[in-house]
Amino acid sequence: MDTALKLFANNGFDSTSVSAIAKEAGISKGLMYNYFESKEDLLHRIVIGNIYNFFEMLQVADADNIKKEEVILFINQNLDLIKRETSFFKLYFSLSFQPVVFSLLEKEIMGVFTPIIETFVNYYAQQGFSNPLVRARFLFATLDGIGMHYIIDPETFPLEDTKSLLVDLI
Amino acid sequence: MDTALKLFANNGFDSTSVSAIAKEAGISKGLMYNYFESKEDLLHRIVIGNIYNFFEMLQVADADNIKKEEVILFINQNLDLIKRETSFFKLYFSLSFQPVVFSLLEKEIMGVFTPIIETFVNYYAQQGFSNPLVRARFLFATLDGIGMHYIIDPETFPLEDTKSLLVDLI
Amino acid sequence: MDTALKLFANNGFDSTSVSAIAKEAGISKGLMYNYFESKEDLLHRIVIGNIYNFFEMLQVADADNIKKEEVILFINQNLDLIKRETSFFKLYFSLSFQPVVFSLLEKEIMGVFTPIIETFVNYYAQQGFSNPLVRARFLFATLDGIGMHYIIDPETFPLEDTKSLLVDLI
Amino acid sequence: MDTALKLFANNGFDSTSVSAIAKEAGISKGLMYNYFESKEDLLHRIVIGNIYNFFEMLQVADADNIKKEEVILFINQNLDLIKRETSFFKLYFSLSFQPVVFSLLEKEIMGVFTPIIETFVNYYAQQGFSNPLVRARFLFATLDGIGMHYIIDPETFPLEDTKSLLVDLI
DNA sequence: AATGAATGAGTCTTCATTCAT
DNA sequence: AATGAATGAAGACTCATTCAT
Repeated sequence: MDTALKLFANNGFDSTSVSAIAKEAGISKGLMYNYFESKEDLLHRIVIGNIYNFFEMLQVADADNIKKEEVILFINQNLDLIKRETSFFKLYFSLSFQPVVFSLLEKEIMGVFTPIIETFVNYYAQQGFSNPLVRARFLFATLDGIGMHYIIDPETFPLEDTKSLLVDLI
Repeated sequence: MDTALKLFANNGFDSTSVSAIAKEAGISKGLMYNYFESKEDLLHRIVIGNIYNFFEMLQVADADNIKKEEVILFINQNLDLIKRETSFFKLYFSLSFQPVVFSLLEKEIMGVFTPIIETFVNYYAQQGFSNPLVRARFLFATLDGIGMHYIIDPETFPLEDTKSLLVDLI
Repeated sequence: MDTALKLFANNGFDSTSVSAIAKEAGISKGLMYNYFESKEDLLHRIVIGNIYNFFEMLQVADADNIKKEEVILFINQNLDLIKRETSFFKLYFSLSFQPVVFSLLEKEIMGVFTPIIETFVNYYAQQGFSNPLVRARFLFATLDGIGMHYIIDPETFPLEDTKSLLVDLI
Repeated sequence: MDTALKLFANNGFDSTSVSAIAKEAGISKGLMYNYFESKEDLLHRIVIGNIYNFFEMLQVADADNIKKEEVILFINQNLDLIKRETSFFKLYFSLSFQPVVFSLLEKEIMGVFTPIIETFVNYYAQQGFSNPLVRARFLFATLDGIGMHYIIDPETFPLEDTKSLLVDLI
C-alpha cells in the first residue's frame, strides 16, 4: 500500500500499472490479488486508511461548541498533516478531479468531512457571524488551496508563514 | 477541441480515449490526426487556447503599480472566469497533479503566471507589508482553493458570497 | 513514378506511404489515384517500365548463337545498368524476397528473363560444356551477387575490378 | 521465434503483423510481449541467434593462414548452411535491402563478417594474387548470389553442381 | 485536372486480471 | 503464501483509399 500510494501520487492512478506497483514493492503481480480484489480496491483501502487522520485532527472537548484555540489548532494540524503526508494529499487532490474514480470514494470521504464542516458552521454561528456557512466553506477552500500550492511546489512555497497569515486573517 | 475539453475535464486526460472523443464529436478517429499530431498535442492546444484568458484578466494601467480597485477587479474576474470556463479549470486543476503531463505545458503556463505573481508582490510591497511574497502566494492559493471547491461542487458552493468575503478579508 | 521508385528503394515498399510519395512529389494524394489504381499498381508500372532495359541489353545478331564477345558485353552492360539504375535494382532485389509482392510481378519478370537464360544455356552447350544449365545459372547468380553487394555498399565495393575478374574467370 | 522467422522470411518483416505471429504460434498477442520488448526486439533476437552459425563455419587452425582445403570447406559449409536454414537466409537477404531495419542489426552482423572477410583477404594475399581484396569480395558476392538464387527458386536451382563449379573456378 | 477532408480497418503495444502450479 | 505465464480487451496511432468539390 505504501508503494502504491507513492506511485499513484507521483504518476497518477491511471498511469500507474499494477505491474509497476508489484515490481517496486518486490512482490509478484499475482500476490497483490490475494490481498486486494482489484486495482480500485487497492486505491480504496489506501484512501480509507489515510482519511481517518482527519478525524483525529479535530479532537475537541465538545464538537458542538469549539473554541478559538481549537480552530487555530485545527488549521495548524491540517497543514502539518499535508506536509507530513504529502504523497497522500497529492493523490487525494488529483482524485478530486476525476469524478469517475472519486465517486468510488465519495461515501467515505463525505462521512469524514460532513461532521467537521458542521462543527465549523456552528462555531461561526456562535461567534455571531451572519454567514457562518460561507465562512466555513471559505476556510476549507483556503486550507485546500494552500495545501494544493504547497504540494505542487513544496520547495519554495512558504507554508509556515502562510499558516500564520491565515490564522491572523481568520 | 470543445468535445475533448469536456471529456478531459470530466474523466481525466488519461481516462479519455481518442475513440471516445471522436465518437462524441461525431467524427472518425483518423480525422483527428489530420488536425492534431497526437492526443498530447490536442491537450496542448486546448490549454494554450484557454490560458491566455488570464492575461486579459489583468489589464492594468501600470503593471508595476496597481491599485486596490484593480486587485478587487482581478479577484472578481478570476472567479468569474472559473465560473464561466468550469470545464477548462477542471482540466487545469487535474493536470496540475500529473507532473508527467503537466511538464508538457509548464513553459506556457509559467509564461502566463510569473508576471501576474510579480505584479501582486509589487503591490503588497508598495502597500507597506513586510511579507509581500507570502501575501501574494496566499492570495493565489486562496483563489485556487475557492475555484477548486466551486468546481468540485458547483451546485452548493456559495461562490458569490465567498468572493465578497475574500475581498473583505484581503 | 521517379519519386515513388526512390522512396520504395530506400525505405521499402511497405514502409513507404502513399502520403509520403505525394508529398515528396509535390502533388496531392488524390491526384495519384487519378493515374494509378492503387499503390500496388504504381509499383507494378514502375517495375514494368524498368525491366525492359534488360531486353535491350541483349541485342545480339542471333539469339540462338551468341559469341564470346557478346557474353562479355552482356556482363559489362548488366553491371553498368545496376550502377546506373541503383534505385531500381535496390527495389528489385528487395522485392525478390517478398513473395507476396513479388508474385504480382512474376509474369512480367519471367517473360523477360526466361529467353535470356535460354540464350546462355545454348551458348554454353555450343561451347561444349557438359553442364550448360549449371554454367548459365552460375553466371546469373554471380551477376546478381555482385550487383547485390554493390548496391548494399556502393562506396567501397570494387565494381570495375570485380567485373574484370568475372570476365576472366568465365 | 520459429514461427516469427518463418513468417518474416515468407512475407517480410513489415508485412508480418504481431497478430499473425501470435495466431500462427497459437498464443495470445499479449504473451509475446512477456518475452520480447517489441517486434523489433523479436527480429533482433532471431537474427542474433542465427548469425553466429557463421562463426562456427570458419573453424580454422590459424585464421591468419588458412589453407586451400579450408577455403573449400568454407564454401561448402556456407552453402550447406543456406540450404539448411533457408528461412533465416530469406529473412537475412530481405533485411539487407531495408536500411532502416538493417541498421538495427548492423553492429552484430559486422562483428561476425568483418573478421571472416579479413581472413580471406589474407589468404589471397598469401597465394600471391595482386588483388586479394577484389578476389575476397568477389567470392562473397558469388556465394551470396548463389544463395539468393537458391532461396528464390529452391526447387530447380542446381545447388550441388553450382557448388562444385564454384570450387573449380576459384 | 486536382485537392484534401474523411474513413475505418488494421498496426503495435499495454495492462488489469486469472489461474495452474 | 506466492509466482508468473497467459489472456484479451482496449489504447494510441497509421494509412490506403474514396469522394465531394
